[in-house]
Amino acid sequence: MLRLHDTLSGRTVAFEPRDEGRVSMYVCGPTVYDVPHLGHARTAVVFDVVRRYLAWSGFDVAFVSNVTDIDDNIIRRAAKENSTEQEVARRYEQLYWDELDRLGVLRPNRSPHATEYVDDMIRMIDELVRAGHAYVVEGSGVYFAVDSFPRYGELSHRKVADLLESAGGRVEVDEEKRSPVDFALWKAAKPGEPTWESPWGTGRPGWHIECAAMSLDLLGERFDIHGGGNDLVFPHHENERAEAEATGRRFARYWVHSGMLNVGGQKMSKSLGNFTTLADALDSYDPRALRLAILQTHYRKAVELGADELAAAEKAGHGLDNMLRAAEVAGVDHKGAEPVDEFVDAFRDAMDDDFGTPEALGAVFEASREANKALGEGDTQRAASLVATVVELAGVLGVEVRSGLGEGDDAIDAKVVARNEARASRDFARADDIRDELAAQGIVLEDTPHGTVWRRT
RNA sequence: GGCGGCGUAGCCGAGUGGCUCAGGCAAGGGUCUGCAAAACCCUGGACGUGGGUUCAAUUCCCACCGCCGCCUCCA
Repeated sequence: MLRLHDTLSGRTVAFEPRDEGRVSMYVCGPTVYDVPHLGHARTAVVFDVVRRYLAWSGFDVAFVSNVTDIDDNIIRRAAKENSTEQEVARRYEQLYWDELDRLGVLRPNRSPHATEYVDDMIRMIDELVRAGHAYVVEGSGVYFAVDSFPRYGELSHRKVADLLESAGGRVEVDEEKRSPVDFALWKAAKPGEPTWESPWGTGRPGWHIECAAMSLDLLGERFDIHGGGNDLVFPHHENERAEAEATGRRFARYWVHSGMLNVGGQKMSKSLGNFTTLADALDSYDPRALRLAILQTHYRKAVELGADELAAAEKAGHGLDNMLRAAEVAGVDHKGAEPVDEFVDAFRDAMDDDFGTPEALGAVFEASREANKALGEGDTQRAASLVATVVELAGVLGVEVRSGLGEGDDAIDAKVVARNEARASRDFARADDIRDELAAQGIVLEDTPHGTVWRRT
């Protein structure tokens, strides 16, 4: 039985899907105005694993993740690059998907764009205005009236009074808004900005309304899980929820938020400018290392992902590869072998407890060690089951274990034969020369009980 | 100021009122190997500080110190 931490209730609760056997989840995606960084990777990997685990657990998962393709940052960027908003958004969105692909993050079933949903948003805003939850300020836009929605603040556990108190100094006081905590549903057109027609004049939608419109359209009321980085809890998700529920619709049932990625103890973010781009990280490390490094920390906690952590995770991942290679070399066929319950159960228990990936990974590594042991003892049957366990469970976490066993290269094979002839005649100097020569080409030899094999570093 | 979180061995990082216990990386010692590679075995060292509750606290309570997040665009 899966339990997960729900931001709204502030508790870890039993998960019961809206529709038996099916899970609907919506995860807030990026605003595409700059290159993706490591922080995006964390959120993407976390929810990718949630999705994979739910699917592995037998649920039919509908996974929707949006792309915000119109907002202030994109407009600013387009102006700076002397380009168009569409062009900026298109370019950075492509980069985003490309790099998530490299990370092994499964593509969403649907990835709606804000600009495709303007009509829906307008309808929703119109409903809010009619219901008295929103008001029009001529020449400025349409605003959500926070005081019309008493449950405002429930999700982020804030009191409107407290917000008002801090709002004075922090939120730009807009004379046109009735209250500093009110927020824009529709922004009136400014010169040079992309605009859409609306009952309130030309303009563009505010940010939060897009997710409310898209999630409800694609997943329906009371969809199961709404996710995102925990920096979105307030105001984004609070506002989304207010908008959706003020129309009388029932919104998300469980709210799941992932922690931030820190660098030097501080949150990695665009605005702080302290980010490592995803591309750089992926060029420097095995993408699986990023995944492992991310999953070795519980998803709700801040994680520090520096060079040391990534290097350590990379080695850990290669350890799994080494195990699989040893199994293949020994002729162990894990395909079709039954995973070992002991480890599968431990894995499931860990994951069922609010996606405890660090502990789940522990089970994977232990199974890997046991597999190596079984291989060493020549117990191929047990080895096959253990290898199957590792491959299966790592797979649930999105980590593909690869043996890396080199084959089908005549030139290398010839050298291996030559080296083994030298070894047989105890000409170790020559044997080592050959090995060094291959090493210089990035080929590592391993002399196993089943013969000499090679792999690329 | 309001709300929330964190502080665990060299590093990252789980977890628990008492049981040999995470796990990964690193270090030292061993086994295997001609030497390596890979693997396995063993070892060291932990729970921010001060109180309290308890037969027993790293785990519960209080205080303190330190760090971080949200309160503004942000994954």
